[in-house]
Amino acid sequence: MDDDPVVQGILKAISQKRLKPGTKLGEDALAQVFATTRIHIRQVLAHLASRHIVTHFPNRGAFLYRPTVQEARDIFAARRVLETATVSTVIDRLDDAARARLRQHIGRETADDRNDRWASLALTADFHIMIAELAGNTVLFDFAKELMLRTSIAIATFEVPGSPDCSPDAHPVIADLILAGDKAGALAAMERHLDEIEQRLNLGVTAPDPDDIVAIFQDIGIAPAKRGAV
Amino acid sequence: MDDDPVVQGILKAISQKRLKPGTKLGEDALAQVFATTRIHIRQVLAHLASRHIVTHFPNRGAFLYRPTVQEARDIFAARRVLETATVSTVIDRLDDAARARLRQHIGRETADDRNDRWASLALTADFHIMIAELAGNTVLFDFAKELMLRTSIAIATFEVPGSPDCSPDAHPVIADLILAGDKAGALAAMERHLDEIEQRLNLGVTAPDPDDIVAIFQDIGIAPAKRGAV
DNA sequence: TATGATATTATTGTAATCAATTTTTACAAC
DNA sequence: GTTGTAAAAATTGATTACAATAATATCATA
Repeated sequence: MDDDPVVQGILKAISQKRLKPGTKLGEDALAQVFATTRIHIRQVLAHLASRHIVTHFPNRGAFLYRPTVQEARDIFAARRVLETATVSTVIDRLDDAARARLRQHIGRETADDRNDRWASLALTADFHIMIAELAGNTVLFDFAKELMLRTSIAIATFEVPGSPDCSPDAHPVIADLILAGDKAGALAAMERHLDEIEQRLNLGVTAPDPDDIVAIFQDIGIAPAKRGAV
Repeated sequence: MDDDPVVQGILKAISQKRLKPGTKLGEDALAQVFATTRIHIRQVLAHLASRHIVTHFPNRGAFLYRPTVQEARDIFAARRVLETATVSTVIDRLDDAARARLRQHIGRETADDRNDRWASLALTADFHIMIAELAGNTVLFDFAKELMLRTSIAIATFEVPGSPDCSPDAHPVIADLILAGDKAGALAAMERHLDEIEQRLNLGVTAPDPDDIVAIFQDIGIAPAKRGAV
């Protein structure tokens, strides 16, 4: 199911932040876009709902998940837990193949001209997924993939427009510390990196515009998610 | 979907180890057992497959997940990562309500007469889930629930018959250390506890009976999962 | 103009039916 | 007694049509 082209397409659109949280994913519309049947789409949406990528409202349809502020914080807290563990494990079991993959990825990141914003976004997410993969634990790997997706949605929900996702040298620094076997340094760098990403989001309890009832209720945990991108 | 009575029933049967790994979960059979329609069962099985509780083989049906030795180890490694993190968080944010819930649960565990093996099994799993809940992170809470389920399946797959799941005083000891605010002690106790559970399983590469071709291929990672409990 | 009720449209959910695949059973051959 | 083949039965998967619900549009009314 995870290798289904429709699932891949939707996940790709999410990680590239082309789909906005709250967007309705209509069955007929998706069936037409991907040239498939409504049943197929229905199965895909059920799968995405099981993975908290999509929220299903009875008789209303599926909407791209919209995290609350608290859930966004929880996602980052979970990432700190998991990714420090995977970084630590990667350093412990570093071999030539792992070193090569790390260097290769950093090479691609630095060579990225950042003109193609979509490709750049996918590339930065791949760094974290690769580290989880190198840790060699399939369970943590699955969790990491899910967390990266939910992070993309959280960023799309709470980012302040115009700011980049993270500083361009964060990944090379972490990779170098891993390659050097500096566990304490790598862990600290990873935590700083995640903190930085989280702090660029607008997760503060800034008093919303008194006229913006959507933002007001959203702060209480009530998401609209009616139709369209809201 | 998680609160669906059929899902609840299947998950309960798994955590009580009444369902053996590899068991076929036929659509018609389940529909009859739960007095519902095949469509409903089909949705439930798809959901369980998304959560790695069940494995779906095309045109063959759904079978209760059977982890390999490596995956079982990965599950326990993931639990060490997550549960040490949640224990640490629980100690940091311990309040009266949390203390009361901890004490209440330990009270129920010690009062348990262990005559009802099924209830006892559910109770021990609840301890770990409760700790994840007290940590107050919904993401980690969801992961913890999934890991507990997969642990139940792993135990059912690899336990040596007759041995208890864990020593009866492990949970009270951990709870006392948490209540005392002894973070280092609680973390160490939790790790010991998880190690103990894992080591009671037969995850070693003991040379299988040369005639038991099922065990032989299972060691290589090829699970039979044909039909029935194998 | 804004609000409320009603009818229409569109979308999701469910049931029934049919096709495809697999598993079982039966039987023949070595 | 085991192996191989073929037919039969059972189970899963897909298509279709229909029912239920929600969203939209229309119209009346204050």
